Amino acid sequence: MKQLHHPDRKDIQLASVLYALSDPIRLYVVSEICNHGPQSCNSFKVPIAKSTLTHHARTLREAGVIHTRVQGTQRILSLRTEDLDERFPGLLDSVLHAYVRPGPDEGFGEPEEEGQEQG
Amino acid sequence: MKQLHHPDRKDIQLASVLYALSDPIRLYVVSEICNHGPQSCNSFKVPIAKSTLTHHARTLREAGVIHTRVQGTQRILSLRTEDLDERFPGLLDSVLHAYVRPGPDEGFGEPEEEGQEQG
DNA sequence: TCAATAGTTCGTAAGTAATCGAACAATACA
DNA sequence: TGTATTGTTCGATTACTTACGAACTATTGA
Repeated sequence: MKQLHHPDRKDIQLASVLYALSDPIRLYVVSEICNHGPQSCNSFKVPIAKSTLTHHARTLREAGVIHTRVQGTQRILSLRTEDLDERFPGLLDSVLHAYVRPGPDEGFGEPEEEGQEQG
Repeated sequence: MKQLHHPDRKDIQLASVLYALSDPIRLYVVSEICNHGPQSCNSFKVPIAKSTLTHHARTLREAGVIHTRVQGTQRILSLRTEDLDERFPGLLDSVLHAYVRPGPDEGFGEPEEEGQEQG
């Protein structure tokens, strides 16, 4: 079967990681894995086609942000936390802390009004 | 004269900042400002056309990463360190620590061989 | 074998980004 | 005023990204 390519730790590039994390959908996926542990692609509640999610997962994998493990018909995605922490200390943590999950009405594009700011 | 737009601190978006920092040229510019203080565009030794550098400077400015101040015929670029630290604590620091400046033979694209790794 | 599930690959379209050179604008200075 | 310096804007090109649906592959389980 198809071998999924994962870059070696030493080959993980800063610019590629930052790029992979610069998309709202991918940021959401990474945040979900961080908060709820490794999970399959179909567990993500994202408003995009399957094929598009595959594309995002590949982008994250090839940048070295996630690891993909085959389990039956599923692909289990996990964060390469150790590799990233070793290579770019503090980066993943600061990104995940900075990330604010979009609310149910907000979607994944540009953030909308935060609501009640009638101060 | 033309007013340069800088987003308010509260409007600085994580994904936009990560995107702005995901380009080797822009990463270099940010790193240079960090290491040597605010400076004009023409002080950066980058192998690209003026107009391209203008484009990168605008990308960084509109994402909220840098501030552009007009001084004579020059544009002085500075890092919005306080705004970024307040909005995304630790992010800029971890990126700048992770960044490795390309050597004189390496250029700004994909990193080349690191040389003597005959261990 | 058949059907369901989970993802991938392919072809395509629309949008965005990086790049350049030429022309332009603004300032500094002789 | 004229020239040099510094940077922007414009128009074009090339390449990449995101997105979709359709067709496909692989596994599970009846």
